[in-house]
Amino acid sequence: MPELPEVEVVRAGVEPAVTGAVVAGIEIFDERSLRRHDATAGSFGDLLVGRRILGAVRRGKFLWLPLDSGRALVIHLGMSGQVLLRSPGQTDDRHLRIRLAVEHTESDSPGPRELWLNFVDQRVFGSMSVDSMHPTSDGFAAGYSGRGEGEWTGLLPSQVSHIARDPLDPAFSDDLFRAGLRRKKTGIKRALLDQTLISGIGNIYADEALFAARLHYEQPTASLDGAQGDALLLALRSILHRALVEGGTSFDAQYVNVNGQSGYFAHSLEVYGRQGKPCSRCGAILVRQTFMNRGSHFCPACQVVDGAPVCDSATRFQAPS
DNA sequence: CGAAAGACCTGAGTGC
DNA sequence: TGCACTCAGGTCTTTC
Repeated sequence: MPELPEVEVVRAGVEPAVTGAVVAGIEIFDERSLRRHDATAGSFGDLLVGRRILGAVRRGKFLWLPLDSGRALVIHLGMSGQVLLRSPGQTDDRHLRIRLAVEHTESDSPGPRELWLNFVDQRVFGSMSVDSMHPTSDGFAAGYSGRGEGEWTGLLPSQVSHIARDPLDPAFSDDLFRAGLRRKKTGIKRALLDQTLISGIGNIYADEALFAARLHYEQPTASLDGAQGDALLLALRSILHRALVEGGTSFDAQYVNVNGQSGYFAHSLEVYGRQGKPCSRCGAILVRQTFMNRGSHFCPACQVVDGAPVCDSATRFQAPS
């Protein structure tokens, strides 16, 4: 599932291929992928065709391509979205929902003059849209944009405005995050998945970071002390960074980079998908519980609340598979 | 108002 | 072989 590292791999792949190019045409194969497009200002195609792409920016799991019109093409991969760079005329990918034909008109462009940017999405949880841009409230860059520069770096698409900064963002405020945790009345994992508090983290990296920080997913956020908060942030940054270096986590063909290649971080997972196997730290058998309509994976011996294991009843655990 | 639950999706896997 | 059912989870919407 694309979380921050996977989306960043896509951003880094798209940026050099499309920066400076003009959108020459679009094809929409499935209108559901435009669910997040607000057509008040114009149709998706009308707002896109003829516009020049200025860069590629990411905040959390949201990706956007700023346009010379002052708007941006916003891309969210959802559960199964992919952005694939193809040569014009190439056979359609399965689950192709939207295609952009882009053309480099600059004389000094190093890559191919024309290419297709295919938005492929099996489960249709992802989307593309053209959105208006607004200055960030803190005045810092809106997200990570590689070496991009221009006024657009300080502008945020309106549908991303409620998304918090991610922990790899230099403008991420540790203090703001800790204050947010103290204010909340919920468990730590639910808070990590709340993109308005901290962005970029999904089910896999939430489980991995909580394991690294030795925290149980149901520990109340308000009860975390300073050391636990620090350990959690350290774990989050370390895991996200390592996953990024390894090209993200792939279990199947549902996540690939812009060239269709898989990442390698799945080999480095300590708890996610490892229920029934021994904990690498203490040897206890790892457990999977259903939580928030998804799986929570953890070590019942070393991920505890306030020094005491939460595994009060063995019947709460699913049998190892 | 915040927290939690439900809706949206499709293909792989399972049981009969 | 085929059919019904379950599971995977990010985000938006609805409900409490």
